Amino acid sequence: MKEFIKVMKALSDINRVKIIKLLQHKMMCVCELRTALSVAQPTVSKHLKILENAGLVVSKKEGLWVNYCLADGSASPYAASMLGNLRHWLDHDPELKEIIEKLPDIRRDLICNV
Amino acid sequence: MKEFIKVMKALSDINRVKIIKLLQHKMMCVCELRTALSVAQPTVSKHLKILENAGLVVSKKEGLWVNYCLADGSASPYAASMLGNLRHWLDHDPELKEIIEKLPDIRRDLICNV
DNA sequence: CCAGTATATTCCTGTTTTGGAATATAGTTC
DNA sequence: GAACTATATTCCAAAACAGGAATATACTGG
Repeated sequence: MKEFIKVMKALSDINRVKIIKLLQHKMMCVCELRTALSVAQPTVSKHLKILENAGLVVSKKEGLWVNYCLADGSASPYAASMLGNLRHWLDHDPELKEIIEKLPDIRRDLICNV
Repeated sequence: MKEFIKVMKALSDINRVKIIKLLQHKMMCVCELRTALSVAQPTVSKHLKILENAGLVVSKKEGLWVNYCLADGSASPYAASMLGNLRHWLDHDPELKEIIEKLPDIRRDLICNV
């Protein structure tokens, strides 16, 4: 029950849903997500923690960056099911469409001071 | 998006999930639910309103009582999908099992001052 | 080791959520 | 209409949540 509610809570916030929909397109680091969502960096980090804790995303540390991508669902059947649904759900949402359209311009080498 | 989040939020509370699982067994009125969940009557009414607003349950006024049952899902595809999933999800949850077992004893004619 | 960068954590604030007591509303019965 | 009952709404307090500023941590390159 707790596990189920954790997934529902994780998907109850608009920024966290946006993160899921963004990660459907490509693996992203925190500062890319920060830019895409127009929020502060700690805010993104906290949302990512909640999503990871619910089994919806996984992180891979690569040098200075932490790349996040969608989980495979093995951690939670509820997360797996919701990730499956969200593959097509909300695709026509105007707010989401807008940030997805800008996605090609959000590149690590332009945002970060590499 | 708002519609999706409304469904997720509705399913983010343990008492509301319990209500859904109870209604899978039979149509129930507010005081039956109140007894099953061991919470105050206004609490149940408010949870039911949230569930109804999300398209997860529907109410039918019958005399003095208001009977609640699961929605058919026509109001929201997200609600429809979640109701489908919840038909088998959480069936083995111990906390839920316990209240479902007591369900046969929760009868309107025993609770209400008919 | 030092300076610099990406991310995580802490702390604080404003907002939302939850639960119950009190109250209002609606229907039934006499 | 009066008394009674089931449900909804209002109001309030405690808890949970979301966001950002400040800070800590981890890694990189000199």
